[in-house]
Amino acid sequence: MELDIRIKMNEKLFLRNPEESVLGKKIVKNGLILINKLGFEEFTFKKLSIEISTTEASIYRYFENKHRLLVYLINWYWSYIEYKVIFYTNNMSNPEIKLKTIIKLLVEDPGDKGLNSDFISEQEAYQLIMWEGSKSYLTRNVSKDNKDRLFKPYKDLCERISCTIKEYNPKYKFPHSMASTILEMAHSQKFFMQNLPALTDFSKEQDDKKIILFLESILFNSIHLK
Amino acid sequence: MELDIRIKMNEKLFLRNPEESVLGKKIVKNGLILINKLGFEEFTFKKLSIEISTTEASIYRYFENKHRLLVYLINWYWSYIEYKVIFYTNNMSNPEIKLKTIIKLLVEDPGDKGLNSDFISEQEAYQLIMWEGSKSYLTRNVSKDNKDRLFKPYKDLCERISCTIKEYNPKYKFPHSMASTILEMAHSQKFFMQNLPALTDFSKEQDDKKIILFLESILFNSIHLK
DNA sequence: AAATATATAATAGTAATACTATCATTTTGG
DNA sequence: CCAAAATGATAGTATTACTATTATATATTT
Repeated sequence: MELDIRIKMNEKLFLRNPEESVLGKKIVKNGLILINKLGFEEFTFKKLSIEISTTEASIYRYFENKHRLLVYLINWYWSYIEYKVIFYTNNMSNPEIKLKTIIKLLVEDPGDKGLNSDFISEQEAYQLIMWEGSKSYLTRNVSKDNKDRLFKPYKDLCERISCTIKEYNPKYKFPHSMASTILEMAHSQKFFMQNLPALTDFSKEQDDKKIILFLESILFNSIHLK
Repeated sequence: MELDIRIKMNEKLFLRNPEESVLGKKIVKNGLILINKLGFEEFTFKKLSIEISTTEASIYRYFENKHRLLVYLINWYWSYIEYKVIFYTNNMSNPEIKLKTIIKLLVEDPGDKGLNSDFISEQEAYQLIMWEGSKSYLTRNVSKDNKDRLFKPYKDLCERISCTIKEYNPKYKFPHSMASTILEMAHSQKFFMQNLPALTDFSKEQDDKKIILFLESILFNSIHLK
């Protein structure tokens, strides 16, 4: 069985829904790939239009600017991760196991086995979060964008993790900050490992297991009952 | 007594040393202020040149591009923080107190009391780190820039914290990752508190004390002997 | 004080970016 | 098959991110 999971995206993110046309899907799919290839600063709609044999103007009919496209892609990823979290922790009653499952889902590179439909590639999205994730909110428009609910998927995921932490220990004082710390560190420790290894204790080869141990130790040592 | 602390900056950061001329100092000082005002993406050398009544071409004689100026400012800040850490933890023998002092230095907004010479304002630099800090390394040039030692001040500070953690508990397995987590979270939890409070457990008013407690709990619960 | 070196200002110019606008041509949905 | 909608082709603008040239002001040496 092949199931196409469909994520409802915030309408403020686009001018025309890219999921509803071939061109729209091409913009999103190849936009993701090209941002990863060039880096967000070097990425332009002009370059993307050449890549997919369309015109700049056509892309502008879908997205106001490249930052909106970035936020679109990042929101897709976080929504997708939340979906995975729900799927994999479904039926789990033990919050410790739930939390360990979540950490694994955050850290592990989906690689080839990840969702790789004709739309967004999970593996590319994972790279995007690592390299460009924080650029979605590190702008002077954060507050306005936040009011437009552009960060809802990230906040929802944070809330879900936070609730699981509360399940584990209802007395723990900082469940949201702990959740956002785990979320942020899952990707930045990996980025550091690959690019600035002096900031970590992990070797440059894929050392995902150690990152998982590190995050687990931070989490469980902090939220342990006392 | 007024002492002018002088930080030796990496020569690869500039074309002409900005500390050695009136114009150079103006570029750095007002560049910092203008980046904070506009955000790094909206900031241009043209706008800065108007602000300080000089020409774009003159600024380009000091810095190759605006990213180099950003890294210059960020490096100044981290070097300055390391200086403060050395200064304040000097003579301390207890690593627990040392680590608590470091966390305080990282989290607390220097405000008006901070160094505010005719060169770089500590308070402005603090804001810069919060908003633009990660943009120094989130580029496709990380590895090259790292080879040019452009991230040395940050790595040095991380190493120093890491060593103090080792002093506290020589058996702890992740001192560098713990140090970089504390460093990163000191600023991003604050950013979240001020801009995306749903990601934290802190209220929008200045709640520095709680951030400090949170970071201390993460740190000490993890590195506690066992 | 004159000669020289150096820094800055003034100005110009280029290719690329980040858009907006217009109109012709396809594609599609009823 | 017709009308509406989407796309393509083309053009245009202000701004960005630079580089280059020459003139002027400032500092240094002799």
